Amino acid sequence: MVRRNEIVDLSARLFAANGYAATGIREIGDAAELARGALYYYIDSKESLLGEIHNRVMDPLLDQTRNIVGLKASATTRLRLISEVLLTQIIEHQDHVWVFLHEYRSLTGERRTTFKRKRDEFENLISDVLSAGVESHEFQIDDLRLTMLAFLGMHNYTYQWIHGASAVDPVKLSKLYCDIFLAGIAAGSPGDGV
Amino acid sequence: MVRRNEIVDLSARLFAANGYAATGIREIGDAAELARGALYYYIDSKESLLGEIHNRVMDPLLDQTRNIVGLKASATTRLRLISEVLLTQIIEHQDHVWVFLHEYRSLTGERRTTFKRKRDEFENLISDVLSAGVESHEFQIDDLRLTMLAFLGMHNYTYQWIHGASAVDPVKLSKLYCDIFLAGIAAGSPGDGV
DNA sequence: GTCTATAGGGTGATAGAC
DNA sequence: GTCTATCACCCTATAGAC
Repeated sequence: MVRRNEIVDLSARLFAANGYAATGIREIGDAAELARGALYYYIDSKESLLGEIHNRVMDPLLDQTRNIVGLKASATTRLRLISEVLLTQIIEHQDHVWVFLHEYRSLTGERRTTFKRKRDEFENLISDVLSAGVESHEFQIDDLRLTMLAFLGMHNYTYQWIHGASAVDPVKLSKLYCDIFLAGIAAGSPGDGV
Repeated sequence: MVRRNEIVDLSARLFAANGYAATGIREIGDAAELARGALYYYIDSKESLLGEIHNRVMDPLLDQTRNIVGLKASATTRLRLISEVLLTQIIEHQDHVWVFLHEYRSLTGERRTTFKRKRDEFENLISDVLSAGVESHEFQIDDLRLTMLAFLGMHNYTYQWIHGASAVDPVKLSKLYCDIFLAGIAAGSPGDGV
């Protein structure tokens, strides 16, 4: 079972480096120092590896985010915490995150619907915090969904340029993103049409 | 030559829908109603199609952006114009943009270096406008590169969710993004450490 | 310009020996 | 648990007939 996890991690590295479709089961076997027959003792299929990589990032991210949203704190504070948690995952698990943000369309059937459900829940949690901030007059937001996507885009796109970049501190980057975003949606800011 | 362009466009659609590596030359032939032999009368290789898709988006984008940066206008205005031009490309040429933002790592050799050079130039043009805004005291920016990437990420990530979404107006979306971003980097905003 | 046939080499997955 | 051999199929690209 430990061996299986090693194989999932090394697959994430290969998929992130060369793409899911372009990576052969033979390369995974080579990296694991296992012939193909032996490899299939540990895995069910190539796609099952893809599914496990997704879960390995998405499940802890959802857990942490649910906890943060449930906190008795201002919307501003909770949004900053979500930002830190998300960026920490993106930066510290670059390979897994690359795969889950880049290759999710290669999932099929039940694995695909499960993953879509989790992503939707994550987006809804962010929208909930933005909504709460409007209620409490912390934020002024015209279009909730597009604003949520602007927040998510600024964060998620990080996976594209962080690869191979020299060390970036997730807390510092989170502060930079949130300082921009929170000033941009602050009640009384120039964007509110007053 | 017209036929060739049709094949490039239909390839963009297939690559965006199913991924570059997962799309076979046979599927492209089927979509063009051409046997594989005849298809190769029009194209040099599968990768040449990928290269042409990239150029079809990147070249006009760079042209327009160079022109905007050269305008005698405030940094704020020029940044809003770049945002509109970029989002118009992303929304009106969804398939081509998907391919160029998602599959550029499948380019090899000279095609790859050429494309990287163009992307770098585009990023530098944005950084130039941000710099100009700092000079003119329109903007307050700590880390120029990370701030440029925050801007780019918010915009580029749009390609991920725009696919299949109902019609979105690029001008409206640009205003939403820029209202947030410009308030976030405005001189005298909460993020500047005053 | 378009076709069929084929080269030369991959693919994911399984069977069965050890 | 690990191996080799193999199945059935797919791939990009080219040759040469029409």
